[in-house]
Amino acid sequence: MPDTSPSVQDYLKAIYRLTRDGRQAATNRLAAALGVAPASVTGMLKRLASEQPPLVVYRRRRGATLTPAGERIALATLRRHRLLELFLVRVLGYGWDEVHEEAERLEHAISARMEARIARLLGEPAFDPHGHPIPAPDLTLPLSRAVPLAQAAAGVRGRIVSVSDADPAVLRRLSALGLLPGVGFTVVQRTAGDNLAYLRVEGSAEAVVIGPALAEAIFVELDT
Amino acid sequence: MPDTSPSVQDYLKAIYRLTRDGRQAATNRLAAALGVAPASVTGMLKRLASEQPPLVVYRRRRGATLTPAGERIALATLRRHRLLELFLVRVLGYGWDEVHEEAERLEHAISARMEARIARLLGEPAFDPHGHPIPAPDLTLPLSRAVPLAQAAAGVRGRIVSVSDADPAVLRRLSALGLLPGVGFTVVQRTAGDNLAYLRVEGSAEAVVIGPALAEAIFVELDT
DNA sequence: ACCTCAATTTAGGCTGGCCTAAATTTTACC
DNA sequence: GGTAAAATTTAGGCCAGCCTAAATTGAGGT
Ligand SMILES: [Mn+2]
Ligand SMILES: [Mn+2]
Ligand SMILES: [Mn+2]
Ligand SMILES: [Mn+2]
Repeated sequence: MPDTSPSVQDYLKAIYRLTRDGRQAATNRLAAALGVAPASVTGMLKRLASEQPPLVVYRRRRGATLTPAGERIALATLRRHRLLELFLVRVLGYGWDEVHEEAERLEHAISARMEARIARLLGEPAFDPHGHPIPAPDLTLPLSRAVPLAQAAAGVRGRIVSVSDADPAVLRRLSALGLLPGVGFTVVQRTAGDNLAYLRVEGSAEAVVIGPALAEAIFVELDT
Repeated sequence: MPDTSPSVQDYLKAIYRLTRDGRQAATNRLAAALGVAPASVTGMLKRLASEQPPLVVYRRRRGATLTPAGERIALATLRRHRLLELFLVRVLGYGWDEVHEEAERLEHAISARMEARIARLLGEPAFDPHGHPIPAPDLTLPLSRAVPLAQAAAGVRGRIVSVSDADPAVLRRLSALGLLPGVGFTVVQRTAGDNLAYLRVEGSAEAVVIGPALAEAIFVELDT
């Protein structure tokens, strides 16, 4: 891992996330993800592409993908981020809605030693508080087949794998509704027009209703 | 606390330390302490003095002192630094020679919430692993009367209060010799020429010999 | 008093990371 | 297939923090 700035690490993480679907990371989407002007992204992508070794492959007007070197840094940063989130919850008593922002800064500040100590203290964990897999020390990462709950039709059964962690309000709502990673559910009903989903949650009598925003933030594995 | 950069926080901490003796912080000493060129210090001091509110009082060619606003930031950063050092030792099993550098980075990255959680977990501690007092949440700090062991003459008895934490090799040597904060000692002998000190350490039979480098790194309270 | 020199400041420059405004290119639709 | 809108890049700038080299200054020794 050549030493890279917090900014570069965040760019690489964002490119990693936006290219999970096999497509290229577009300038505008990166700009939105990073809270930065599109022109700034163009400049940074050029820099990353001409780094030695190159961290991204940049094709003008088409977007960017990670090189192996760039992916290593992205995954190393992701590992720190997720370890830190779990650490904050388990050791410092944070709520799962409070950890993302803190981890977003700390991920750039901890040493390899601290990363290792945290991992050991937590028992080399495989998942963060939101159900996201933590890259292993060798930076391998099992890729999941989870899809947004929004894609599940009525009648389908499944299990919550992970939830999006960026919006604290979403997370607070999810825990209020008992929609946590690992929980099984059945989609009782979908409504047209407003696109609601009625869920029966395992071990609970009443159904819960969720809007599209929540349905997009919940990632599930569906039963065959 | 207006939001200040890591660099500014480190400058203010350095000025705080260099002005503990009531004198002004000189450009060159700041440059040495911060690992930066003297010209850079001059530039930064001007900036800090013209900040709104001013963080330092800067007199051309004379040096700088902290304003109350600057001192608050220095003490807040010092509190984080020392809390983090103790946290790393107690919770993550760091050695006391390994914590300073890590804390030097983390002190700029943790939130007020994290600071509070760490303090609570540690039981609102008053001292860091090197015996340095931790500023209270209201940033008050008892000022100590400790002096370098180097100043103690033969025959004097005293107690180790704190040790300088910047050099890991010094710290490893100190723990090897059993010279830890809280330990009582008697100065058995001082030598002229090479300026050694022979100490008898409480609860130990043999005397230990230390050179000037160590004697300057050990801060003690001497018996009346 | 003067001179020397160490300390400090000034001058000019560089890089990283951001910005806005103005091109330019692609895409999408009629 | 032409054109309007959206996406992207280019151009030009700004600020924080650092640097080196050159100029300045003040303090101490004689
Ligand atoms: Mn981040
Ligand atoms: Mn997460
Ligand atoms: Mn620091
Ligand atoms: Mn310390």
